[in-house]
Amino acid sequence: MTAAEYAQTLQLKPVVPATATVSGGDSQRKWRHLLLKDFTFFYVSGELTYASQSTKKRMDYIHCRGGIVLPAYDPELVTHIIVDTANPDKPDAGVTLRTLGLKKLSDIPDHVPTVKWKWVNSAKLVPNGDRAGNFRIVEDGNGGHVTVRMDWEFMHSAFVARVHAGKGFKNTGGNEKDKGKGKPKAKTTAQRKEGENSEEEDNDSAEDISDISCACRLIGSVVGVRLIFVCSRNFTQDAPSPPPSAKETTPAVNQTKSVQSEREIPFISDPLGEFEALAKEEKKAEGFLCDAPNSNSLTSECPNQDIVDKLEELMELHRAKPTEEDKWRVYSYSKSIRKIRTYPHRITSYEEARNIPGVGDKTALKIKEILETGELRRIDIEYTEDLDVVHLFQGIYGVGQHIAYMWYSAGCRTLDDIRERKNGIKVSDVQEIGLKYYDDINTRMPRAEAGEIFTAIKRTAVSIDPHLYVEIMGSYRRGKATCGDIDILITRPTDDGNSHEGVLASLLSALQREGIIRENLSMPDFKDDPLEAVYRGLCVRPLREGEGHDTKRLVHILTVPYKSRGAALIYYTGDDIFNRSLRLKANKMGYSLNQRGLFAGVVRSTENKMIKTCDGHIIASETEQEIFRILGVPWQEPWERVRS
DNA sequence: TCGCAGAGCCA
DNA sequence: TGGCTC
DNA sequence: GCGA
Ligand SMILES: O=c1ccn([C@H]2C[C@H](O)[C@@H](COP(=O)(O)OP(=O)(O)OP(=O)(O)O)O2)c(=O)[nH]1
Ligand SMILES: [Mg+2]
Repeated sequence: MTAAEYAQTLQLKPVVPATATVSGGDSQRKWRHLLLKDFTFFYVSGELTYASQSTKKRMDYIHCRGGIVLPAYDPELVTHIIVDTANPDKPDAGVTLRTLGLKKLSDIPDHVPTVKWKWVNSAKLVPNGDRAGNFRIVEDGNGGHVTVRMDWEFMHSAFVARVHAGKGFKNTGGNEKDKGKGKPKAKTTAQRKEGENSEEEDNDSAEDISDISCACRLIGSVVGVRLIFVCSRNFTQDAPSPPPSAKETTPAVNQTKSVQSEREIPFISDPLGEFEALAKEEKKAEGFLCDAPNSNSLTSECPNQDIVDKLEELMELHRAKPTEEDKWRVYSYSKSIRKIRTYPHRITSYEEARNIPGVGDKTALKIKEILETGELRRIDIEYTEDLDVVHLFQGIYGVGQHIAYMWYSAGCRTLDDIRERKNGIKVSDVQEIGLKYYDDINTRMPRAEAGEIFTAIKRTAVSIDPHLYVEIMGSYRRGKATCGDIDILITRPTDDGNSHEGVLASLLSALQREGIIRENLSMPDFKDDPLEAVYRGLCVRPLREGEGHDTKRLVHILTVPYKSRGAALIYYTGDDIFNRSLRLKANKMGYSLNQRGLFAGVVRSTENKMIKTCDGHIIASETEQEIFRILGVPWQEPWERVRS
């Protein structure tokens, strides 16, 4: 949807005062919905067609702080124009004028400042009576008032030519008066209802219910319905090495020789200098998940199993939902659940739960409820009627939260509805395949079958180039008893002057000829680097005498430059939770880790996105060990990296 | 109040 | 760019 | 939802 459309949907949404669950002290948050009250914005994102996620996020930001975002520029109503075009440091005047439908900057009324996003950010609640700087008094709708201070507009003026606009530039006086004058005629939003500020909040039963992820309902219907059309379109040594026993329900695994074939140099030299510095970092960061393998206690009984079950159930409900909120809730629950699962004795009180790091107020309350009633009402609340269907759809490979909700709001309820393209929904090629092999794809294979398929693929690969390094990764390398797919890493030493360029393409056609590969899900793209790409497809195990079954299995092949093999091994061995933790730790230490290597000096554009301002320089990538070492993470064998 | 990992491929 | 997947 |  366009920015204008999004702004419109926001106007329909009530501004919920963030008071629920906030106990008295947190006034910044409690009065959040007043911070931008009485301001009416027009937001220039520079986006021609659809509003990007960051635009929506910023509109939400304004909205939940009580500001109004106009869907269309109206010089009569607007109090501020926010210029937030591509480069935050260099607002684009041309784009701005085009968006406003004006010819020159001076056509904007003088009392309407053009500010950068940063200005919006500067709103802060200050104690009543604090009259420093650019403050305003805002009525709280209850007969009281609060004081909000912001930077002066000119400090964040988007255009030099207009620094004078708004107040505060020349004479820094006259706050209160301005407030009156600058006020919008604000009938726009049907004036937020008065009474609603009053919920000074109380009992803890109201607690949970306030923060419910209702957003998804809104999005589900508002966005979803509209989208139907759119969519229609030293440590190495001393690592504690308990035998790879029980962990991930592993059969005897040790024979997985593999990794040793690439002899990774232990590299114990130069112990101290950098490590000491790093070790300190480590403790201050309060322990990363990647730092220690799961304790053996996992194998024993969990005294809090009932709690774990309920929280997991709730987490899974959130996992199916489409909003960012839900996503981070899942992240959070997964951490707290992991802690609770390894907690050595029965939790008996709110306080005890609360003392577990990762368990906050909300989760502790939920635990309390489970202890007292054996139930968790929040589960019934989040278990909305759409969930079963949406969950079914999400089982289709290539269908995630958003598509599932779109289809649901388009009226689809069964897989057959999808097959029939009921109500004109669009189904991509990949989803078509996902639909066709719904059951196969959702069935994990025995470890042995993964090994069998891998052996066949490796044989073919090596026959193309005997110098190839071909390894099976993922859950197989971690020793799991069943595998969701077959993950294969391919690279090749370059010391003889050759590389694996072109190998993947040959390999794929060979495997197709052999009848091992049956469907392609995504094809490698070598445009950036001929040595680095990804393939995904469906395969079956090599033909065997008189056996008719050919369950399709997901196969995932990754090729990387030989230099990146250490980083790639880490990435592709996982598990995913381990990786995220390791990468998080790298970040906290000022590094950045990806499947290509460990980098220093990476700078990401603050508050805009995934664009790297500075690429940084690589400091390790060839062996897993050197990366672990630099990050101060004790060496862990693949089967010790299980975190989920 | 903010960040929570980082990237490849498709539409 | 957004959605999905690894 | 949690922690810094
Ligand atoms: O979000 C993700 C997903 C995966 N990976 C890495 C770790 C993982 O181990 C590997 C392979 O992914 P896959 O989805 O195959 O997971 P798996 O660990 O192999 O488990 P499964 O048995 O379900 O395939 O890619 C990530 O870094 N992030
Ligand atoms: Mg796998």
